[in-house]
Amino acid sequence: MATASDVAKAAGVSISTVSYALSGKRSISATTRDKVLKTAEELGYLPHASARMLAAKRSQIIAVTAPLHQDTDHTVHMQFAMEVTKSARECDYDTLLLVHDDAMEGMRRSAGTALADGIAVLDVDADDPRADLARGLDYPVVFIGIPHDTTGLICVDLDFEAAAALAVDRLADAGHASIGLVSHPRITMDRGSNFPLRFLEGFERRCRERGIAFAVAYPEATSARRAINELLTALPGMSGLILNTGSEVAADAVPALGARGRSVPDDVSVIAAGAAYSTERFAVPLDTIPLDAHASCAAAVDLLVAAIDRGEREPRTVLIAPEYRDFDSVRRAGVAEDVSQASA
Amino acid sequence: MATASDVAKAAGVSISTVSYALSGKRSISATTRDKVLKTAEELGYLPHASARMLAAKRSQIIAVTAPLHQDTDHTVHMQFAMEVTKSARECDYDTLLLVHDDAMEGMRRSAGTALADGIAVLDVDADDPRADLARGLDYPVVFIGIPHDTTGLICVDLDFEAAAALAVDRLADAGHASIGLVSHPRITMDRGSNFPLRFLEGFERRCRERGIAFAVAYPEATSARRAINELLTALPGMSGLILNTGSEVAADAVPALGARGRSVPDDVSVIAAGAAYSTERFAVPLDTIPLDAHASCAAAVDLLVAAIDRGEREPRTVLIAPEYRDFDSVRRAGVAEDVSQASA
DNA sequence: CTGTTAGCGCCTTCAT
DNA sequence: ATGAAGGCGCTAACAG
Repeated sequence: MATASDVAKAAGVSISTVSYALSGKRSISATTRDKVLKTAEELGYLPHASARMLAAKRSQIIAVTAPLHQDTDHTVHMQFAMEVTKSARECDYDTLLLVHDDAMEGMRRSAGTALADGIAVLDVDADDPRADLARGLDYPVVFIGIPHDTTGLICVDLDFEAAAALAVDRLADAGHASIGLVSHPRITMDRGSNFPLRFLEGFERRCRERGIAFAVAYPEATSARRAINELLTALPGMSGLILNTGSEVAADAVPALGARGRSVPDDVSVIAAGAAYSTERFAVPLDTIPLDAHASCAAAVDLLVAAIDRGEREPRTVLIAPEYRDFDSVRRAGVAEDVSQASA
Repeated sequence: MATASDVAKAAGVSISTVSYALSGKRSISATTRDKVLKTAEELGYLPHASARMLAAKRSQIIAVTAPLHQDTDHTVHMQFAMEVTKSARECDYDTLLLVHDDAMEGMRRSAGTALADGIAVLDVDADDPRADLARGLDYPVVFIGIPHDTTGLICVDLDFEAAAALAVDRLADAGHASIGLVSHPRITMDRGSNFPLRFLEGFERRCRERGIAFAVAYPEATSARRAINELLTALPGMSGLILNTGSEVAADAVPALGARGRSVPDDVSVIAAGAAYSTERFAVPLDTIPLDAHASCAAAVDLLVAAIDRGEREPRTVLIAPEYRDFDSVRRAGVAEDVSQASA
């Protein structure tokens, strides 16, 4: 490959002029800059990444640690990894994938060898060991997700508590006084995956605040049947349902309600909250409070790049405000009851 | 961070002795090696990645290009990306994720800047533009998947034709003379995604060779219902079914057959072939010819590393022989008929 | 077996 | 506005 000195020779300038002409880090006469740019183009010159890294003391690489648990939703996972990558590219960074087997080792290595300039941490557990590591690293790390102890960390995530409250409010405002929540599988909860916990807390708190009768069920991996049955047992009059689940369980909720003689939205109003998928093509589209991978990852990468490039490392937690997307799966409680009484 | 010269000073040796003691690239007396290793340990020395890359003319990085199509099965995708990463780590390589938006640009950049030492290409279409790029790059590239024109390329994949033939043989050997195939959604086929095509060809050829009546259906994204109905219309006597589909469609196949009054395996023998998922926890576990991400990726990484480290760049296509996993979802045709007659 | 030294290709300060 | 030159930290000949 052509080097900067090749370009310099061919263009009849010095090697530093080539460097500056391409980086624009100091003023260069239009004439010589054009000449340099043109010959660089002709020679197909591209700066050697390692040489640039070494001289600039920056690798322009962000490491991504994305553990794969048995219950990991790969769809969501992949979305986040790709969104981090996309956002990183927009800031002129590449992303390096760390294997989860030795996430800690990978993080230490990235930092210790300056392989990467910073790390994005995905799929954060409440009691995530990567949090302590990050605290001891003196190295830019951003968490996409919120561990229990955020001391000293930079974290970004959807505000799941607010999302839960928003969902409850929508249903309560529509007159629903008995609301069920389908949360995540037990295995996920037991692991201490944090966002389901935060959603759950937000849900319970807001229900209490508004005097709503509520119940919670934990589905199996891909079926909502048993969870729905449990909710209907606990709340026979349940007229509102919030799904904080993966897409498969969410898609199964309407049929599961149907199997118990409830139709959506006439008998039960349903909201999918913290959903990384679209419900538009469901048999019955559901009102959604999206988990926007792009928003979270773009914000996270911005923070990480700020920490790397501008040394902005003040710990902080950025909660992304939830949005509501209406697909008409929530009806007024009174109306719904009239309809069901009429048909009864 | 501590540098090699820090270690050299502290250990009272020369800098090259440090380098050699750590790389083992030339013999060193046990005494001095131990001394070097110990002080390196004490100082927490880790070689600076960029410096090492520059001097060694090798980045120890493999780029991975993994396009995300609308119909991409993220589960499979993620599996492959992670398996490449794991295998790469075992060869002391890291993996860089290329965004699919500008896959070509990313490949050119990886090669042109020596950011990566080679590229692994995932999710290969029959007419994949990355193939032509690779041919023109003079740079180690390995395809995990097989484009139509493999001239000049190194490719690795499950032998989907053989897998199809194996599935047909199993059913034919068990006396089934009428076999249906649920292939991939039309959108996937239209894109020219190659492995479904190869599977389809293998299926049709072997059916013809063995004089089997056959039919093919293309399912929707997540439901097998319509596809199953189409097959039963085309082949009213269908007693064998091959599923070359994603996990959701596969899981839906048994219920879909049930809805048409067929039970598995009594009325219909079923095989999931080219399956990247496990059927063990299906209501009815299915005989499986696995699509083993680990096997494909490990082989691919080995080839890529051989190309990088040892210059072994002869084009070739490695087809991984299919294996058969028996879960008792295939019964003898005669037996099955007796049972269904008895219950009729 | 070990030390000395010349780069790797680029960035950037110091001169001019 | 441009050029010259000194590293960045490591590897790998080249000398002993």
